[in-house]
Amino acid sequence: MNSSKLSLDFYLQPTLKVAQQILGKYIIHNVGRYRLVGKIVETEAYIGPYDLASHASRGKTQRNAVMFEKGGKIYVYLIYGMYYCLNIVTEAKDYPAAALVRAVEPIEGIEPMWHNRYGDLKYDPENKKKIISLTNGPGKLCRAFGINQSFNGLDLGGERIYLAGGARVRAAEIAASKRIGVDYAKEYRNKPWRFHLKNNLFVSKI
DNA sequence: CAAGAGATCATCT
DNA sequence: GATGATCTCTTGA
Repeated sequence: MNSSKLSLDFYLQPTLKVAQQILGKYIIHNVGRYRLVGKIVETEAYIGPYDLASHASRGKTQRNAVMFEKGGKIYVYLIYGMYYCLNIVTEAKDYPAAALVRAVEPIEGIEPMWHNRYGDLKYDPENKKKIISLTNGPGKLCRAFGINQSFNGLDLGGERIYLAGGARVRAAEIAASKRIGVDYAKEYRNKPWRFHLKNNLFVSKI
């Protein structure tokens, strides 16, 4: 795989573009003596101060402050008291926007991911159902990658966690659809701001 | 397979 | 005091 780190300028582009172009890219988390790598296969865009689905729609708060930073950081928050969600902050400083990473395909470090998700359950690479369930959802992938609140605000230009990859995915390989779980967002709930790789087994929902 | 309920708590009002 | 960018388990067809 091409493991050159993405330039920080990449994240300053419009969120819809970033959300689509990080599909197929690799997210790399260096932890101890090994690294966890996943290919991003599903994302959602949360864009600006008026997007009613976005945490930023009611202004800057302690929780969402990172969304207002210059693109190229990660925004991590706790949802439903139990799960973390990972976002890639986009666009210019003071314009709150981010791409939620909803699903990845495990590439490297699958066994540690298994233990992060399933505890002491014996690793079974033949159990396709459980392998797919490792990272086919925003809360699941954070658990598999060991991502928690302490990652909030980390810079993707650093060595601990970053995105890498080469070839751009062709538009014909990308499907757009409504975002998941934002029925409260009035006229914004039907925006086609969710993107996923067609025919990928690790997408959370078809 | 689909639908529904419960878990669980930091954050915001 | 209410809620949520989710997940797992159970029930029932």
